[in-house]
Amino acid sequence: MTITQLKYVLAVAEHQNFTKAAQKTFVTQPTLSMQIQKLEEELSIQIFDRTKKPIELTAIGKKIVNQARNIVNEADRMQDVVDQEKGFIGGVFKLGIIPTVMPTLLPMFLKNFTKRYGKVQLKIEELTTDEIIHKIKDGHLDAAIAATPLEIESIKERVLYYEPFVGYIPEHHRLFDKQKIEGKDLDLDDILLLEDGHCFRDGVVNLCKASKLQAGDSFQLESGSFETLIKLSNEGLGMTLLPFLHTLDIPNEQKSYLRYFTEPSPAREVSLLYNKNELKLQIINALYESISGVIRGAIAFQDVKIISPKAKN
Amino acid sequence: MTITQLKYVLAVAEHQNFTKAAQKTFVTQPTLSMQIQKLEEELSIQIFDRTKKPIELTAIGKKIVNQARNIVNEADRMQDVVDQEKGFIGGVFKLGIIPTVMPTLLPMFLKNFTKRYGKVQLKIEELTTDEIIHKIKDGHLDAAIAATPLEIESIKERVLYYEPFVGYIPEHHRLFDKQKIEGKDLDLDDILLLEDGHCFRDGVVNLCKASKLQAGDSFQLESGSFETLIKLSNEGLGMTLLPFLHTLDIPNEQKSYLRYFTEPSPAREVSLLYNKNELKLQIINALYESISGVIRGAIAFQDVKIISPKAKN
DNA sequence: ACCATGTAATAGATTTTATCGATACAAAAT
DNA sequence: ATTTTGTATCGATAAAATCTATTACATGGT
Repeated sequence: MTITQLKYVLAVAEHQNFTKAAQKTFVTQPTLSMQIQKLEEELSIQIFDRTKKPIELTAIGKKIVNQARNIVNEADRMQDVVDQEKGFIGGVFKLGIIPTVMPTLLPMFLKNFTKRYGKVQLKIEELTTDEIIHKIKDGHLDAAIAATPLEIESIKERVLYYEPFVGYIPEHHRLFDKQKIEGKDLDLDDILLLEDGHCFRDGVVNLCKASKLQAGDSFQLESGSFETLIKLSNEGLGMTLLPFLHTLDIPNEQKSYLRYFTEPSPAREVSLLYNKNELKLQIINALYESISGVIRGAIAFQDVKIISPKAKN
Repeated sequence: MTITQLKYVLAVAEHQNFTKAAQKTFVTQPTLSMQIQKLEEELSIQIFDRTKKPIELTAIGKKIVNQARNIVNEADRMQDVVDQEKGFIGGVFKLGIIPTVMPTLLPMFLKNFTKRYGKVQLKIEELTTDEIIHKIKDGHLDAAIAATPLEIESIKERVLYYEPFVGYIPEHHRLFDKQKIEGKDLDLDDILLLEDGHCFRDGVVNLCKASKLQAGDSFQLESGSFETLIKLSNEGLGMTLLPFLHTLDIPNEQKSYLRYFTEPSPAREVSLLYNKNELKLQIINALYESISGVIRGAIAFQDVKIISPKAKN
């Protein structure tokens, strides 16, 4: 049994296809076939059921794959040990970010971070919370930023900041004249929300549920970005809710439409997520420090009420 | 980096000597030299300081060795996964037992166990508690039986049984006429104990401390086995204490010298110890079941007061 | 039934790697 | 100084991993 063989097994298990797995591992397909056969022989078990199309893991194959992942993870960690000792922070690092955090948070810390940690090659991907969960679990992401708490077994969460929600209330709206709004003022049929998969909505939906309605399910409109939402709102289609950081760069003439919540303000918790195996922990720590450092200045400390994206489950 | 290289590193780290490590790993010394150099090159670090005699680990070398152990442990566990799936219980299993448990417990379960699990090649070694701790930590033992609680980080304890102490009181001794004895009856200067390293004594010493004396340290006599102790006791050199199982096979004419404690009787806790990495867990489980099964019949359930071998620290 | 397609297994050649035996070299012990 | 003990180096060899080319085997479509 070699580490290489185990990596091959993981690749085939992932792609359910020897040929594709071969490309990903930069070897030819016969190499994979042979090495995996050799491993199966050594262990005297069948890892893959090759009669199925596409290829499938056998019952024991699944356990083998799990253990293989453990071994490969520990092996990868060897480089971490070396890097840590050398004080070296570098290498490829894959970070996932949910869409409603990406545009505001990324510009705030990216330049600073890459300047400080030039050896780290950040690969950032915009992903939904579900995609993030899967990709952290199977090691395709080193870390991610999403609304929490998720409380997923095998994923660690480190809170970056609490981001209050702010109401965006167009003229002629029934709440326009209030200086501060409260959760119970909200009406689900009255709020423009982002499309499904954006976990921001989860927070808001729960906020509304918690404060008022039974949520009659059907919303009036769904859109892809807060910019659109604001425009729709301006057209008189209803109010909307924006995470605090998004309110920082809306045009001045529209700022008068912002209505903060009375404290404790509803807020979302945004955290850094990573696999509990803690691979590349040094980079994760560096990221955490960078982000929470830059955020400390941006979000005024205030009394907030956390809205869980998971509460609806 | 290969698993083989990591095993070589572990061997050299253990023996502090390439030549000996080579013998243990069944390769030649140049093979070790080359493979370890290759690994050092790949990681761009020095694992060993070869200027020192005997050879030493560098600072980072120690961390590398730790991680190497993690990887190799996970790799070894692959066979466990396969065995578990196949319901196969077998292979070499190294078990350590402390001297004061060995002669009584071993005969009770060994025959039964080997009959039931013929595929397991038990290698049993008589060791002191300290030796056991070290050897479990570095993987030279798969499990051990000793008096607990030890509460060692990285070692798991599963209690096998509680073994009451029984007084062996010769004629003309001041306690001879009592039907049952109590902890406070004991006097350290008056008891024959086993030599240091036998953790049984720890228990007794603590028993005495707890019940009476400040333990003026110097004992009158120290010996190597309970048999000797009994004989010395018969010669009028004082009373002694025996673990319950040892009292089962003393000659009938001497049984009249046994004095049980009033309940709750002082007792020692005897446990199965194994590394928290849980390698070969199936065999450990099998052992546990075998031993606690045979013990259930042998030790009458009674109210006991546990004497910790560690309390003196 | 036959063929096209996608995919894995096999065979043989080639390259790479691990290991060995012999020996050189260094440091400590005598 | 010489012997002992132990590691590094060298060249040869055996073992292995990988490659290219090809075959085998399904599956679905015609």
